[in-house]
Amino acid sequence: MAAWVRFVAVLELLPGVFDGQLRRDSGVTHFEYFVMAVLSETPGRTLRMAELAGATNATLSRLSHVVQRLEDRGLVERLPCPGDGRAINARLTESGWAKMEAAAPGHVATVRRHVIDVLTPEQIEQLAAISDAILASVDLPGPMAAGYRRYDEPGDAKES
Amino acid sequence: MAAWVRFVAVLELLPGVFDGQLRRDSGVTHFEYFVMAVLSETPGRTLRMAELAGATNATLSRLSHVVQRLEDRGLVERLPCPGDGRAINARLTESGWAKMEAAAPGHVATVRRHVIDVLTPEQIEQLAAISDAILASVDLPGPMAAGYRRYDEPGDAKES
DNA sequence: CCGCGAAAGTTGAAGCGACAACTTGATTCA
DNA sequence: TGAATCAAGTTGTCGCTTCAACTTTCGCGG
Repeated sequence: MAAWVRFVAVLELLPGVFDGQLRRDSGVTHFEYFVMAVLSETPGRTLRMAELAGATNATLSRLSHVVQRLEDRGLVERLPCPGDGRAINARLTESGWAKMEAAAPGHVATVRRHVIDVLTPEQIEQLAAISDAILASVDLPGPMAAGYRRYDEPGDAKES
Repeated sequence: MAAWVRFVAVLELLPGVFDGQLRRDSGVTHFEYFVMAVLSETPGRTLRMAELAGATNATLSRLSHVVQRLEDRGLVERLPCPGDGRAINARLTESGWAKMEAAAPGHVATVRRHVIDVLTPEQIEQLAAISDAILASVDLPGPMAAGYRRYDEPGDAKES
């Protein structure tokens, strides 16, 4: 119970820390940063919207809005996907790549300062295991779904 | 690094899970629930806005809006604080108490299902320690030391 | 006792996310 | 083949959060 209260505080405060730092220093949301980060790590810096949504744990609606804003700022571009007329490829532009290179150091430093550096190596491994366990119960379609899939959950009835 | 990606996914997904469950089942946001929960655990079910903000890790502005909405729905009430003309006491109403009693079981069940029950007792302790470490680095620039004060408060801290 | 700065809240505008409705392109199957 | 169905995205609206003023009150020094 005490653990829960503190964990809730973390859930409440950490996103604001990252969001604030990125917005002040680079004019980007944490989620925008994450979207561009995923694109930048992809061969061709291009991904279909649906896959990008899966990789960033977002709904298509949310991603659509975000990509719209990023496109207005010239950080990504939308290309029709050859072979499937309804799919759209999102691609990180050169400008977007430059934005990432400018924003990454500050963000990484913030992550280190508030998470990595305050934990021991054992705690980091523990955090990974804990996150895995939680994700398994929450994350029905997940990030890195390949090789990560569980066949079924016991008694997990997610009501509508 | 792999730990970080998974932890980010947790930070991204868990709030939505709790928020969705509470909104569907009880018509309350997770933060509204948390605000009322803190009030319900306070002697007199009453707290000054600033202290409530500290206990819920929120800004005064955010809390003001939320309490406004809760007051419109009759779940809390605002009382001028005797002794300090600028302070406001937020108090959980009977209706708000009833709402909490109705909402709590479902929320607790959700928390258990997605967090408590998927972790071992050791992991829960680890999570508490990890949360503590992260909070310590996040609270430094902020007035949020109250997260710990919530449970060792002897009676009413109205005058200092 | 007066003025000044800080504390406690409030307010309004702007931005982001959730949700539902909608459009359009692919699939399936009778 | 053609109609029903599903998948991929988009759009619009609404509610919540943030940010920057703003108001009022308290405390303090002159």
